[in-house]
Amino acid sequence: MGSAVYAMQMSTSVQPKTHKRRASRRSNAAPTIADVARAAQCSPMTVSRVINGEGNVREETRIQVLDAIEKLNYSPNRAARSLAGGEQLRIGLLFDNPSASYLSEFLRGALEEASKIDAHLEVQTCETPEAALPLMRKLSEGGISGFILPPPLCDDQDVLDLAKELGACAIAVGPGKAMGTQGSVMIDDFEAAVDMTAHIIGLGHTRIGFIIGKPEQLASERRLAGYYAAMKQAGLEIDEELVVQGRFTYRSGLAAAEKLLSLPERPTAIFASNDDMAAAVIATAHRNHLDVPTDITVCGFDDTAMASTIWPELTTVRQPIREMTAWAVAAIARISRSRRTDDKGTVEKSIIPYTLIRRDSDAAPSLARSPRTEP
Amino acid sequence: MGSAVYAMQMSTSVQPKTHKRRASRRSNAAPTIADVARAAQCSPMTVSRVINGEGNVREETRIQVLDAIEKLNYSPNRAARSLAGGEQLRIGLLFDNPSASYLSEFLRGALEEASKIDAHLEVQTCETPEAALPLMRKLSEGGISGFILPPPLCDDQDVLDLAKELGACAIAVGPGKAMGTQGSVMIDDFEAAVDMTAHIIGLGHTRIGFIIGKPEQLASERRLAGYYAAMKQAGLEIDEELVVQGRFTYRSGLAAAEKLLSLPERPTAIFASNDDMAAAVIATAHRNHLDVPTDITVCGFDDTAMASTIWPELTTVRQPIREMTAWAVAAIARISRSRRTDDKGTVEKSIIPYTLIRRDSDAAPSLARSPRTEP
DNA sequence: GCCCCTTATGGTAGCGCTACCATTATCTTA
DNA sequence: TAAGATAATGGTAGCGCTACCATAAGGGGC
Repeated sequence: MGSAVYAMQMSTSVQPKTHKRRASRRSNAAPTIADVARAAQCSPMTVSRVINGEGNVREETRIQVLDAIEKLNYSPNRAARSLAGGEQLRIGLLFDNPSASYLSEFLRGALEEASKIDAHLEVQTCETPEAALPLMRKLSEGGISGFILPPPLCDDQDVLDLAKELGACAIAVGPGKAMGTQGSVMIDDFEAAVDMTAHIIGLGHTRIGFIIGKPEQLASERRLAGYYAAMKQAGLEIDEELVVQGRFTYRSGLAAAEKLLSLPERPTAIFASNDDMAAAVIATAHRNHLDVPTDITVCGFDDTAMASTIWPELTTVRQPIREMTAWAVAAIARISRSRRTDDKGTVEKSIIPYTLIRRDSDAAPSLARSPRTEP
Repeated sequence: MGSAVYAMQMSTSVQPKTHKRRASRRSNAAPTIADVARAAQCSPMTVSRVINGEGNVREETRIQVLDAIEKLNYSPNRAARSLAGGEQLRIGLLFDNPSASYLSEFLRGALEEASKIDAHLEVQTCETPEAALPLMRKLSEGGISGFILPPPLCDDQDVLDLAKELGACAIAVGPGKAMGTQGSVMIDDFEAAVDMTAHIIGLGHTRIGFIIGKPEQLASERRLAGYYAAMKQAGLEIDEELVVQGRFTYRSGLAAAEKLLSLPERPTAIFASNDDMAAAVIATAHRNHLDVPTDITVCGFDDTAMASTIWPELTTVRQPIREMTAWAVAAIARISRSRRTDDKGTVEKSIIPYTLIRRDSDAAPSLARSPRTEP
């Protein structure tokens, strides 16, 4: 550009009346993007591009930058990033009175991921889905990029509608009845229930009791359907007496177990839709002088801490809640980033694999105790 | 490069030498400190002073500023704050395999407070205190202002020494044996145990069993001491058979309960040092055909989710874990702020009040000692 | 050859706040 | 009363990064 301009600038840069030069305010000498740029012999801008995975960078340059980053052990300053980026990623975590073991996993997953991508987590408990609405409004005042909704909130249409109205995206953790989330992470509850039921059948059981979860939650239906499907596939007749309603709580499991165990021809195995209810089944069995698993097999679902706390430890289906929440946080980040550029309503979905965890609460039916039944 | 090009540009835009004026990058029109300053008719600097509670601001001015903040519904931009402040508050949360119910409360407390003061939480699990050391080193690479240490980490001198070496402060959540933390939050475990024991005595029990917690943790000692003190104060003889060792786990509670319940003259009440062990006592009692609380009173400690999950619900001591962790986060913030200015090694301590929660697992001893058998 | 278009890169101006100094009014104290 | 100390406030330059534009360097298509 014009040399004249430069000359002028130079003359003013003698600082006739401005403040005296100050020392840099940087206290800890953490490398900045400029240091990397110098090392990689390019501009800070190019470094920024590499870091953010943008296109339009020559492969050669990219590698140089990555090398420099490695060498300097550089990590970008989160504060500067979100300040310059103009947008702060705030994520609302809402939950409706879940079990402690669920919650701790849920929070850990969110926390780990949020820490990585520098998102702010706003945690809110609400007793009912209706109570969630004002909380969401309040959170939204400060600007919220998205909400993470575990069941039963993701089964509630009003909650989702409000999220949309507030311009936030909603990610369901677990299956949801309500339509219109911008994404969801879940395991295949149906297949998992099929597998577990098949496992129990494989042990030789034929009278298998089932305790259904909370009726409002879609996961309950799916798990039940899995049980039915596996029974049918094994050619076993389904005795409706053996299928009882629960509500995912320990208390409800107690009642359901009482019902199943007092049946004239009681089941030799019980598959509960979650671990809390399975624990309740074991407690009830013990109170009725039944040994687990000798007299009765008990299996759970979720693999919460409960499953490995109680004795005997539960055979259950592991649902990787931590990974699921982490994924949800990442999804919100992706979505709100993409929103800034293109406005297409992408929907992110992920089915995370589950695992069948075999522990000590299952066994083949004992010949002596078990009422013999038709093959 | 050419002046030609520039000349052209000059003709198209009024700006002679600089780039053309850009639109502000601010997307959401959240009020900034400058807006507040304008409204309060002072400089942004003064507003900053008011916000940060610094001195040297006239009361009159302060009020004007606060009014303006209120009117504009201003809230400071966290990113800008930590960028300009030069220091990022990073807090390491370490825990050693705690129960899920403890953890969820622990995390919630930390999360809520951290969100308020814009601290970054780094969560790490470690199986043993020794395993914590490398994790701490690693966390420290990115710069850590402080660590929050629940038991048993706060009982480990090596952990504390390392924290000091890394230039981070350490806050114990719960009593710790190791010396040298920069602060601690806890309840008065001794007094709480005294109260609970006195409560049980007040119901009419005289043979009261006690299950000790993990021996390495100071809380265990304190609770035991409380039990002894209350027994002594009531003039009750302490039968050493009635005091058995546990390790805070459900499993250890099972063994301890078995021991206590198979005593020739078994206790009419058992006070376990935490809820998990108390739950194990109840399970064992049930397996031995004893009703709770009719045949035996069982009390716990901590009031974790377990306490109100099981049946009957536990009478226990509520330890407000959430508040405690929140306090710890705030303490780290205070300390590292004060460190920047004066370097005095302030130690922050807080004793948070506990509550005795009476639920359904306690009752007066039944008059006939053992014979009551159920059908 | 010219023009345009794409791709790779650089320069600069903020993002909103606070540290640091400068400045002015308000007292003290020699 | 002048000189200094103190209190209250203002101005400015970053903090480290990214958005936005500008520029330069390579292709085709006419």
